[in-house]
Amino acid sequence: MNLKTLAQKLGLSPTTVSRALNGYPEVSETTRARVSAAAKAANYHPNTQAKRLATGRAMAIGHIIPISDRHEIVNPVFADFIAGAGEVYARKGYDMVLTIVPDDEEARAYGELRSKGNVDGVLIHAPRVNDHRVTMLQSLGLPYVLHGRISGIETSYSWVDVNNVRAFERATNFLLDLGHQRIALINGISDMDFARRRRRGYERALESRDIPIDAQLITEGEMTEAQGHDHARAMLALPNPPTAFLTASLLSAMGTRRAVEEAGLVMGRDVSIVTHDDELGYLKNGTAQEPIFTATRSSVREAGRRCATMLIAQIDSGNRQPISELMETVLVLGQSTGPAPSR
Amino acid sequence: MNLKTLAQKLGLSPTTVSRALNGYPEVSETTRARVSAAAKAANYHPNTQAKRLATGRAMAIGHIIPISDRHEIVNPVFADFIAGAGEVYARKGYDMVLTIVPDDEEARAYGELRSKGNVDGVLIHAPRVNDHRVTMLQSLGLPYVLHGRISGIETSYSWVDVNNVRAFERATNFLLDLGHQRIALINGISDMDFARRRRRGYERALESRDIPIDAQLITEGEMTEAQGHDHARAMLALPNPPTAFLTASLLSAMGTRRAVEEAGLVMGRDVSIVTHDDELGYLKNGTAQEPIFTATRSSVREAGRRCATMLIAQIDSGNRQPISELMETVLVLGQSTGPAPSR
DNA sequence: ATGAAAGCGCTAACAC
DNA sequence: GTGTTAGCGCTTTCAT
Repeated sequence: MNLKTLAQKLGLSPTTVSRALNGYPEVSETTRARVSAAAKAANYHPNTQAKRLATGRAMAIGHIIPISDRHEIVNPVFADFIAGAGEVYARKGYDMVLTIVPDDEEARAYGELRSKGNVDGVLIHAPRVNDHRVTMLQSLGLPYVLHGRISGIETSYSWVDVNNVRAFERATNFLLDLGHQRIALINGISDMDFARRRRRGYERALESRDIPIDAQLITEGEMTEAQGHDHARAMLALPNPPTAFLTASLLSAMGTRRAVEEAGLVMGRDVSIVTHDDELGYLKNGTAQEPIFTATRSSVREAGRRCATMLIAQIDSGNRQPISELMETVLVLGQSTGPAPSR
Repeated sequence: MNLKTLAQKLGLSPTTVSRALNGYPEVSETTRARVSAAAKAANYHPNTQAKRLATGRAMAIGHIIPISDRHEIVNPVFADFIAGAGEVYARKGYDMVLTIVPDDEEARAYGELRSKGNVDGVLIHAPRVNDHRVTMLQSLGLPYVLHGRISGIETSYSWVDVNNVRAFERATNFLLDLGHQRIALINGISDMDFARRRRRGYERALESRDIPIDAQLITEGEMTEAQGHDHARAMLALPNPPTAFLTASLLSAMGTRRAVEEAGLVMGRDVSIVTHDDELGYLKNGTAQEPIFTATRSSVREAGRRCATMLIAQIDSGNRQPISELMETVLVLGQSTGPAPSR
């Protein structure tokens, strides 16, 4: 079923039918009703490719996932982001196009997506310090929104980000309030912009209480269980070991807890762990034996929604002025539920 | 830059240029060389939408992700699958279109994807027992390949699956060989087809050694850390507790280990854990203190590749005969590396 | 070996 | 309010 045959069925011109279906005002309400009824009855859906060609709009948003360093696609956080963005796309009639490329071909991928007209814009993930992708996109004239920020860049650009500085500052303060003086930070890869910001929040909290920053208590790396374990073990072997850990991910926190237990220490008595992830009900804090967590994942999903909404708005309006939005993380510290939640 | 202007530049007709670029034999090699050089120089890429409209092929594969039950998109396994499929798409010039839909709208989503012509076929994930999606797709006439199988279905259909029965049979036998008699299975949701097959493998191994199946030692649920913990704790409190656990996922295994340790038992002395996931170097077995794991994740990626390849072959050939492929899991049991690997 | 012309299914000027 | 016409950028007969 296509527009032409539907129009013939109705004894109308394709134009009128198109106008009726697309909500143009100049069509009479009786006709519109008749048309939409017939369309529904015939299960008519306009051909996407024809529409795209005629309008010059792909009605699709690209997500380019570089694959050689596995830390992006594997990250469950990424899945939540995608889910949030996907919600918005579905509502707005956009397709989400995922492109998996080897790390070194990312630039070419953007260029092709652009010149082939596959997408109207792209969403960029996991920016690194001094990330070059934004300038590339700007010179291509391809609309984009960045999930995160880029510290070492001068021009303004469009982004949505969570307030990582504040989140980690608050988490650190929480541990400080519990009386901890030796707080370790098990961070993500330092080349990632968010890791840098998290560290800044951690340091800011310590500085505001005049606690010296000890480089031995700060590590970084892929946020895996093994990383959490190895780094925590090393730090626990120091002459003056930490009494609390702040980790950047769920898996790191699990590994950290394992190291704590292997060292014969008792979670919630000898050592506290706070991490930047939800789903973490079972990690107990240092004094109250209460679950402690910060809900990144629901925030990430919301970030996905906002990035998508912002990008579509830019595309629809033709506006190329950079816009941005800073979100506060949904942060739950020392929640006083009884037993650790099982979900 | 479009075909017409490129043709004008070359003093050729659009037809010839198109033929040259698309490898048609009737164009002279000199012309072809000239054309491709000019195309490269002008950074010409044919407009995707126009091509799609003209050829009637979307050059895109759809992945529909139902979202209300969170266990699909969140699953890191899913990300690996996507990565594998994405590799193939990139090579073949296909786009990957991800559609996130509320659970109850999945049927409608397929229908629309079909009638709007957005995709040439779809990949289906995580089939449940008596899954209705395959029959729906068959009646729609939309090419598909299923990742997994459907136990309660009579018609034949296209699928790629890992041999879950054998994987769990082998894992169970491994524990039996270590001398365990009370082996617990912490399984995924029983409605999932793969969970049912895994259970079958587990039971088959026990039966072949005349060990009675104890329903108290089999549980199922979302494969989270909390699930692993709660279920293992309950089983360890039994009058006759298990000495080994077979779990269906990394997170469940972590939770299980936590329950073991909370019960004051020693991993690798009192209790063994084997799980169906790689990245598990730190889980020690019952006797040899060696890392034990089965490498699902690399297999999943390979499954993504094979599903994509198979679907594209079906689409290209116009063949609607169901085809299928059973993969053996890359399974590593009792690997004798020294310390637990840190990746 | 190359070109002219039609057409894919839709939208959007421009009439009426 | 509705219809006519001309594209969008490509592929594909059909001529030559």
